[in-house]
Amino acid sequence: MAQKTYFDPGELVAVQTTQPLDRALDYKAPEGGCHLGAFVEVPLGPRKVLGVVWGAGQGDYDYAKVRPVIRVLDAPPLRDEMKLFLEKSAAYTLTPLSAMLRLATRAPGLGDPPSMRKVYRRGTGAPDRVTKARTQVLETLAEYGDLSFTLKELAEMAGVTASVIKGLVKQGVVFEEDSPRDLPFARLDPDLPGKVLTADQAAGAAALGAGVASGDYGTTLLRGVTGSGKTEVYLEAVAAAMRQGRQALVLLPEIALTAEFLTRVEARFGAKPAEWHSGATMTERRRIWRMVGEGQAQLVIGARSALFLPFQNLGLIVVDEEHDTSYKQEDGVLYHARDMAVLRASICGAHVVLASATPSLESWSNAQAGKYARLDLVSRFGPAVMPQMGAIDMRGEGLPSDRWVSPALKKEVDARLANGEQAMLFINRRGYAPITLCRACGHQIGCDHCDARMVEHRFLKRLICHQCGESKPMPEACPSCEAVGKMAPVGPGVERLGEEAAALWPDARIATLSSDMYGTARALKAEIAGIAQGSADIIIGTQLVAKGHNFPNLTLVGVIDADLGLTGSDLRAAERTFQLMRQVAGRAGRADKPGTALLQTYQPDHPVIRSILAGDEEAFWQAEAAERSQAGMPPYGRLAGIILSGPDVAAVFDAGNQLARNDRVLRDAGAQVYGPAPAPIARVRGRHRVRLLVKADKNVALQRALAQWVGQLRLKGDLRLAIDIDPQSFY
DNA sequence: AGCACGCCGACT
DNA sequence: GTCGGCGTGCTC
Repeated sequence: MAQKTYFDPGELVAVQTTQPLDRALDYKAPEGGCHLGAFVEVPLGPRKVLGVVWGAGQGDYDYAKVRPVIRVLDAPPLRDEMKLFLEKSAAYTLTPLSAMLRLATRAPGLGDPPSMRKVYRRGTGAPDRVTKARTQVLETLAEYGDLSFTLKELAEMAGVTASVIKGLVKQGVVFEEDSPRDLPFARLDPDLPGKVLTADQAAGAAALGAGVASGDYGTTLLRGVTGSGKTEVYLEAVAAAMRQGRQALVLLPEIALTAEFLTRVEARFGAKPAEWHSGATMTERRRIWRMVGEGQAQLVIGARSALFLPFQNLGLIVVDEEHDTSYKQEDGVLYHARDMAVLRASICGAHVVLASATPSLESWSNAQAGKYARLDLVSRFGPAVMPQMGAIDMRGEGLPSDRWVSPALKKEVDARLANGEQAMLFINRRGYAPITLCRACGHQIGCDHCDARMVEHRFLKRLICHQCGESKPMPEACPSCEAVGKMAPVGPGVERLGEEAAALWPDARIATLSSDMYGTARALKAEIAGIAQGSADIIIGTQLVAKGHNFPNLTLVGVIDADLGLTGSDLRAAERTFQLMRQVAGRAGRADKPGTALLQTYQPDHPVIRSILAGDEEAFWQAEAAERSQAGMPPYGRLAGIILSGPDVAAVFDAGNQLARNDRVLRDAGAQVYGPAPAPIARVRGRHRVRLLVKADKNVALQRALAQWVGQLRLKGDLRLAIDIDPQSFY
């Protein structure tokens, strides 16, 4: 049966509101009827709320109590494919549909009629009396032909006051009209001559263009390092979509809506695209939402939430830097923008381009499996930009447990300083658990019950497994080599490293770059610019230096703790370590001087370290894929996190234990529960957080089992439960 | 989300 | 005796 798309006045319709109700409510269609997908205002208790006509009414509610829809809002209706997208993404992420719909209606003034303003243009006839001011107005209008202006614009251009124009309006010499305030975006021209592409790039652009032109869903993994021109290549896919009259969306990581990128887009297409991000003004948001919905915005550059804009004819989604962790929303609705982009595209027959220099293992394996096409761009500059890589075997350096810079690394830094060059000490720290390891043999303490490494909890003086919650006391002697007093939690702080560097190089100028040390982005930028100019000899940096800054005089990067991420308790640790090491290593020797990157490691034979040293990405992916596949971990198995939170620790743990005990549904479905254990962030704003992990084979209907399982738990008091499908951070 | 209804502590 | 604490439940 075909779905009903129009409802006569008084007919029952099911309205999905943005209120946190877990189902649609029945209303009577308003006077004038309403269409499926119409944005409506409905009464809910004493309030008026926003909703969408989701389908025919269920008719299971006392008819006498059903209230009518107040009005249909003046906005393009929610398209069927958007409805499907919201339903599917809600089902996938186990998020209530209302919350999903709220993401899709995050525009101010949705209920308002399109806002109007008065504009003025030449009317008919001549004024009764000709004055100098009046002549100026008429001459100005004549100069611009048929164009309209606001009162303020016209008065300013003609050099007269507003009252002169109003006087002319009274006589009909100037016409006053209402015109929509939300103006369409400037037309983008896909046929402007772009940059000249290399043969490699042109071939890539042609392949992507053909994918877009096919009008069918498809995903392409576009690999290319900085300088390989991957932006130029995917902008050609954008052009292909435009030529077909379809809309395009380019997603960038959270902070990356850079002026530089927009300049490149403008250079290619001759005008500015729509920019959707958290910092946009209310007016701008409303304009974009409306224009996208009317199909007037050809290209939107946006952060992950732009996925929920009401595109009418979406032909292409580009996810740039697809491996970036900020694509995973970590609070509120937990979704991964990359995965949702693929979902949305598959529903509306659009093409997806996942662009990255260091793709996620998920995307790499999807390409391996043939689900995604793969395009590799060769660097324009060849492999010469990669610095020389080397390892320092920390097992032989005999460092005391409170020191981090090995004698071998010190010697290398000394040599750079003597040459008047810069050196960087890099700590890969944020987001990783401190690992307890033996300083003599490199052994890490693992959990007896699962594969995860254990984490030290200072106040308990015990080691805790963040996967299953198991704990044991910190051993005196290494369980592997039996050396006594060598066990140490690895996790140097930036500050501690700074002190050590100051002691080692008392005469050097040392600058520390850490995101939490600078109040504003501007202060940080100024510091970075200063360092590039040579204001420091030694740079101590965390993750933020890995991205895109160029220090021309930097010739050595020493990675203090290359192991921290490896085989840690975090699932994606190796992957991130690899990506990060590649990026950091890329900092050294970007100018004419050759660079060197040295990794301090206790595991020089680890496959990840070896593939970094060899610069062999395929080898890394193969090794990592084999390891994950063997452990049944994503992307070869499935994971879900359950986070319980509440003000009372005991109550939160009780609920967690109760869930863990009643795991029948999960076991029957073929999934296992681990935990409860303290969540990665064990306390947020006075709320204690406890995490359970659910692991399953890839073919398990995980969402259904989870919903059933969690549904058994009655949440009492201030307890809250959140489900994180495909959690990114594991520890 | 709001808002009402409802059942136990410190007050005019 | 009651004013009000916020726990529980409903909104078509």
